[in-house]
Amino acid sequence: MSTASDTAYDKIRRHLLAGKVQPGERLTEEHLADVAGVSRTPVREAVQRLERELLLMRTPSNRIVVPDWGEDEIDEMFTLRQMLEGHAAERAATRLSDAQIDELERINAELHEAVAPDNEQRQADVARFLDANRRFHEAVTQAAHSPRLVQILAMLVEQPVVLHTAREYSVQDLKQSARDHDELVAAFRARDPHWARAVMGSHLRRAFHVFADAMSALKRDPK
Amino acid sequence: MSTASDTAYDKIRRHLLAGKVQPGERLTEEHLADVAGVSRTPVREAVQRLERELLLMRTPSNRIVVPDWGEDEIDEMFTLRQMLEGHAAERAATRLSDAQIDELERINAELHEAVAPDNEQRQADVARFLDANRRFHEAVTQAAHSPRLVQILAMLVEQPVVLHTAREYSVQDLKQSARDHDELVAAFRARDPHWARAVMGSHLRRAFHVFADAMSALKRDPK
DNA sequence: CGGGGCCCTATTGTATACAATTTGCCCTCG
DNA sequence: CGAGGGCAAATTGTATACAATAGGGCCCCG
Repeated sequence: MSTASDTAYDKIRRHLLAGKVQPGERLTEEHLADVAGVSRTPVREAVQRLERELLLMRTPSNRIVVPDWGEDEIDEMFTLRQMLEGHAAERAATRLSDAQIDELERINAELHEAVAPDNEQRQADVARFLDANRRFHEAVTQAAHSPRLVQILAMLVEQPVVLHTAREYSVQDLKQSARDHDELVAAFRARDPHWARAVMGSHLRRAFHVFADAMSALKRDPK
Repeated sequence: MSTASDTAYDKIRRHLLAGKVQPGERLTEEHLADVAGVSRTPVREAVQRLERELLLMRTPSNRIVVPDWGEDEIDEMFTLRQMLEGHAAERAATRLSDAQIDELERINAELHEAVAPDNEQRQADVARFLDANRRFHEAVTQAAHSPRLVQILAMLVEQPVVLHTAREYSVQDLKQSARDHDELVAAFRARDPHWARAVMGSHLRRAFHVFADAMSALKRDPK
C-alpha cells in the first residue's frame, strides 16, 4: 500500500463496505479525495478500480453512484463464481505442487480454528474466518496459472462488508464451509480435476444461500 | 468518442492491434501520449483500460509492456469465453424479445452476405464478417441482462487484429460460423436455454481452432 | 399557476509542473 | 576482469490549476 492510489483505493473501499453510504447515493471525486486524504488524481484511479469491481458505478452523465445489489445480482455473481472458480479448481488440480497443497491445508486449519466450539469471541472469529477463506480461494485461483482468471475473479469476490461483522452466520454454516475446503484439498491430493470442480461448485452454491439468507435477515432486522 | 480518454484508448488500441509494436516491447506513457495526441493524464486512463483487457501489462516496476500470447493463453481465453458466453446464451434464451431475435437474424444475414460465393473482394468481406460477428455476440451478451457478464466478456473478446485483414481464414470456416449463428437463432426462437448454451459452446470451440490455425499459419509464413 | 429556456454553480475532464522511483551506466575496488 | 555501489537520466506518480460539461434553479411568458 505504498502509493497514494492504493491508499485511496483501500480507504474508499473500506468506506463503502463499512456501509457509510447508502445505495443510490451520489459521491463526488472531491469528497472521496477528502475521505482518502489525497488529491483527485489518485482518487480517479481508485474509482476506476472500484468501478470495475462494480462497487461503484457511473450515471449516464458520469457521476459516481453506489449501486444497489438485488437478490438477482447476488445470485448471478455466485453463479459466475461457481463457473469460474470451478474451472480454476479443475486447472489447479493438475498444477498444484505438494507444498502448495500443504499450504492450503494450513490455511484451512485456521478456518477450522476460527469456528472451533471452545472459542468465545464470535465477532473476531468471523473476521478471521472470512480472511482465511479469502486467502484459500485466492491460492486456488493463483494455482490455476491463468492471468485472465485471476483478473476476472478479482472483480467478483467483493462483498458488502456489512456482513463481515455479522452475527448473522450460523456456526454450523461456517463449519460446513471448512469441511468443503477439506474435501477440496482431498480432491487436490488425488489430483482429480473433476472432483475438484464439483466440490468447488457445490461449495459456492451453498455459500450463496448462506450469504443470501444472512442478507435478507439483515434487511428484515437492520439493527 | 468525445473525450480525450476515449480517443487515447481508441488510437492506442489500434496502434497495438495493427501490430506496430512487438510483444515484449516496452512503451512509455509519453510515447503513447504522442501516438494519441493528448497529454499523459487521459493516456493513463486508457492504459488502465487496455491493461484490464490484457492488451497491455505492467512489469514488476510498473513499466508498460506488450504481452505475448502463447497458444495456451489463446486456448484459455476461448475456454473462458465458451463458459461465459454459453452462460450468456442460456440466459438470453429466456429473456430475448421476438424483436431482438429478429435483430439477431438481421445481423446474421450480413454475415452470410459477407461470405457469399458471388462476392469478389475477400479482403473487405473478412472485415465486414468480423464486425458483424462482434455485433452478434455483443447483442447476445447484452440480452443476458447481467452487467457483470458484459464487463467480463469485454476483456475477453479482444483479438490481435493482425488477423483482421487476413486471407488466412478459409471461406468454409466463415460459412460454418454463420451457420452456427443460424442454429443459435433457432435455439432462441425455441426459447431453449440448454440448446442455446450447447450451440454457443461448440461454436466458440470451433472458432478457437480456426483462430489458432490461422495464427500458426501466420507465424510459419509472416508475409 | 405551469412549462420552457437560460444562466450559474457543481462536478468531471485535461494539461502541466513537480516529486518519487527506477534503471542502466560508469567508476572504483577487489 | 568481474562485482558492487552510487549517480544521472528516464519514467512513473501526484498535485494543482484551468477547461468543458452537466444539472438545477430561477425567471419570464403563456
